Amino acid sequence: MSSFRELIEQAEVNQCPRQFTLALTDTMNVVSGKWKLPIIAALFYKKNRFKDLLDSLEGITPRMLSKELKELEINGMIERKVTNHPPVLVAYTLTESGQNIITVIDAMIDWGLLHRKGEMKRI
Amino acid sequence: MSSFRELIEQAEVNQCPRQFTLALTDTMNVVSGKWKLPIIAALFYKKNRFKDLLDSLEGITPRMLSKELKELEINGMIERKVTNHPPVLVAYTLTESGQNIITVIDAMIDWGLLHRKGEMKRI
DNA sequence: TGAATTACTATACTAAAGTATATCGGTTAG
DNA sequence: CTAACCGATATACTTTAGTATAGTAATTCA
Repeated sequence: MSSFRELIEQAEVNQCPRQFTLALTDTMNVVSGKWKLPIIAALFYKKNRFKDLLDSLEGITPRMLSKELKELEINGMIERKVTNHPPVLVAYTLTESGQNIITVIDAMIDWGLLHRKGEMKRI
Repeated sequence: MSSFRELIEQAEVNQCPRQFTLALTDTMNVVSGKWKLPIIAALFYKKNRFKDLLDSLEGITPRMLSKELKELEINGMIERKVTNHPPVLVAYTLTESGQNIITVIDAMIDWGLLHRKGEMKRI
């Protein structure tokens, strides 16, 4: 892949194409904010119920969790499933897209680790 | 690589290790906000002077640009070089770490493009 | 000499993001 | 019956992020 990297190596191109900018903005929207990544991570670790998430995510308020889950659902990152046969339970799960975001998270972790090593040397 | 993905596949692990969380936070800090990525992209496209950046980044104020450049410098993403032989000019350039962030940007673009395709089908 | 350019900084403001605290409606266990 | 639990919502607030507008100091160009 490495789409943007390839692009900037072509000397004649001097601006990021619109489709790339849009894709980047989409990604930023689903990861930015204080709670998005923690929530996604918790879902990866199989915390699927509202209460489980509320307990796992130290410091989050129900209002915030509710708001973030709604946003993630609208953005196609998670699915909300209600089991009607009693007891009525709500389960949140990552969609395929939601699971794929791990490629981004991994790239971030890798860069972060590398960057820390680089900074160590300098300081 | 794929560090986090590998991790969550091991059933006994049920929390993201501290070093990964820290690395992720570092990365989030250097890319989040309205102007960080646009500034980094502009630097990739060889806009190196304060004025060039101010003109390329539509809508940014000098105050904001100055603030963001300072933060990026503190975080080891860019270097500020002053050429003293007249005319006195200031040039901002991406450090090695700053250039490596393209791996993250690319992962984000790739995911964004894929996600858009997925959403198309559904809607 | 005086206007323009570069690289900013200062003060004051608005808007967006996040928090605190309380409450609700349905279900279920004792 | 009622106390507790689940999955939230309502209102009010604080904090952080970003904007508007003006101005500064140093140089350079005509």
